[in-house]
Amino acid sequence: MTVPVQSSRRSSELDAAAAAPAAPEGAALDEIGSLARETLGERVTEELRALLISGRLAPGEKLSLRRVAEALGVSMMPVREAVNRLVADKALEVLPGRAVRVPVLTLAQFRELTRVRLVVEGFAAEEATKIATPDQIAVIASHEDAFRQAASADPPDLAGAVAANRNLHFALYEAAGMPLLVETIERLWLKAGPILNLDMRAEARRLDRGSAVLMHAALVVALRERDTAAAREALAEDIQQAADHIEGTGRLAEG
Amino acid sequence: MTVPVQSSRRSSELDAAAAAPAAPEGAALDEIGSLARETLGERVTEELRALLISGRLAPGEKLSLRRVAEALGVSMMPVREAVNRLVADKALEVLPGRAVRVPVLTLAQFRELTRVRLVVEGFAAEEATKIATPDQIAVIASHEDAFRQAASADPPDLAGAVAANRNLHFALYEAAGMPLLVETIERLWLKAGPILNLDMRAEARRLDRGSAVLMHAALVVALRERDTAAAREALAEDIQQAADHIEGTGRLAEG
DNA sequence: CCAACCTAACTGTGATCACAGATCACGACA
DNA sequence: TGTCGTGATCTGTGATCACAGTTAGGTTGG
Repeated sequence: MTVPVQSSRRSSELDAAAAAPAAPEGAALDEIGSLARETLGERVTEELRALLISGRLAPGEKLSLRRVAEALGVSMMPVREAVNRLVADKALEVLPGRAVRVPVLTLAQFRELTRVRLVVEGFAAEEATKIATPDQIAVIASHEDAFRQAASADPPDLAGAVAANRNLHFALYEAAGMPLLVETIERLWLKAGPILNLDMRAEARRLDRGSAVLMHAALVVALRERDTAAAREALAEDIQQAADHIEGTGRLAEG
Repeated sequence: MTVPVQSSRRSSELDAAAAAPAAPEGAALDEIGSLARETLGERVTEELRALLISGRLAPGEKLSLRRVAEALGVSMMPVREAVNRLVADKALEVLPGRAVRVPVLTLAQFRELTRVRLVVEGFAAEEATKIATPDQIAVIASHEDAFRQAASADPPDLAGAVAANRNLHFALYEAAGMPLLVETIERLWLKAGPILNLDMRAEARRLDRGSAVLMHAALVVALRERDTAAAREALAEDIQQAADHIEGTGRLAEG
């Protein structure tokens, strides 16, 4: 949320994609599906989701509809819509007194979240291992490479590692060919993102030790060998080790 | 959505609970968490969720913000908020042209939904079997009883069966002691409810044949014996048989 | 010097209005 | 009779305003 304040409406980066919907006339106009179908509220939602997943919004951080609206150069209305959606997903919470903030998970909640992730993401990993195409595996491997480089750079490219990690995981999940499953996982990441990635952003050490790098490498190998059990195991280790690390930092709220 | 139209705002059943928030003064006021903390938008959301899960809103049915607002006796605003939340959950969809409707699942989507349900709800059943208290098991058994009676009545109490079925399942899932998991399952039901329960409402035959009754009974037995594998199996059969039946009706959209 | 109060500036919620786009029915033209 | 145009009426979206509640800061009284 570092976008500079702008007094007039409709001015910031949100306008970038606002150009020409355009009406094709020549041939094959059955193909064009929706095209212009994206409201301001949806764009704000995406913006906030990205902020949450990448951990640029810290747990406990408070949001103001008016301030976010100002920062994004839109009116309060679309922000309100976006925040409401995220509150419905419990990715944000409104506490009595009407302040909106990023939830601070208790230890119990974080452990439950981790368990659910192990089940759901583990299943996705198995399915992906069964049916991923070589192309998809190559893409996953490229993300793995990007993550490793970002993690081992000096100094480590923390933001890059966070992004590569996200790309790697979701490329895997999408390879399972189950959109609803991916959607479910995204909602889980929305809740885990603030703690997990805030930490990854802050602490270079975890990256250096390289447990995540090892797990990712094992995952790619398992994919290539179509070893579903090994893939699930590697992913589970990745999730569990990150969770253990977070618990160790003691940044979680009391139960 | 059969509530009669009323011209003035704030009039229908939503006002029932609108009375006295009241300020307790005597003792122990730390316990009361929220209490008054419920906005109109949330109440409308709950209303629509119930309508969806119980199948009283059919797939393909179109909703109008203004009409729903009128029917519920509130302004368009809270309805808008509720619909937006449900659209974000993909429990409703806005199609190009800005009409809001209950999604019509394709066969592929329905199959994926069923697979995800088997994984997630199966996990919940296992966990519940491990740690459910005797009281919780008794409550589940009572719902099972209610379902059986509703299903075997003459004529069958279809609405009662739908409600008892829902109560039974969620009493089970809540016994797992994982709120986030329950929330995830609720979202899945939001999508499955319209087809599953519209059908259960319409067709008495499935109830009579009693496969659901058998599976529910097996589930209760497994719970009492702490047989996690059997509980998962019974639940999986219940889900799968219902899904097979739905596929047989051919009410799903083409792939 | 500390505590309590009180005010001023915020918070989200809800209502109302304006608007662009889509739909549907009716009527005119071919 | 079939087809295209056209306009009234619907749709959701976004902005603006009013409001009740909370919070924080500063001031006043002890």
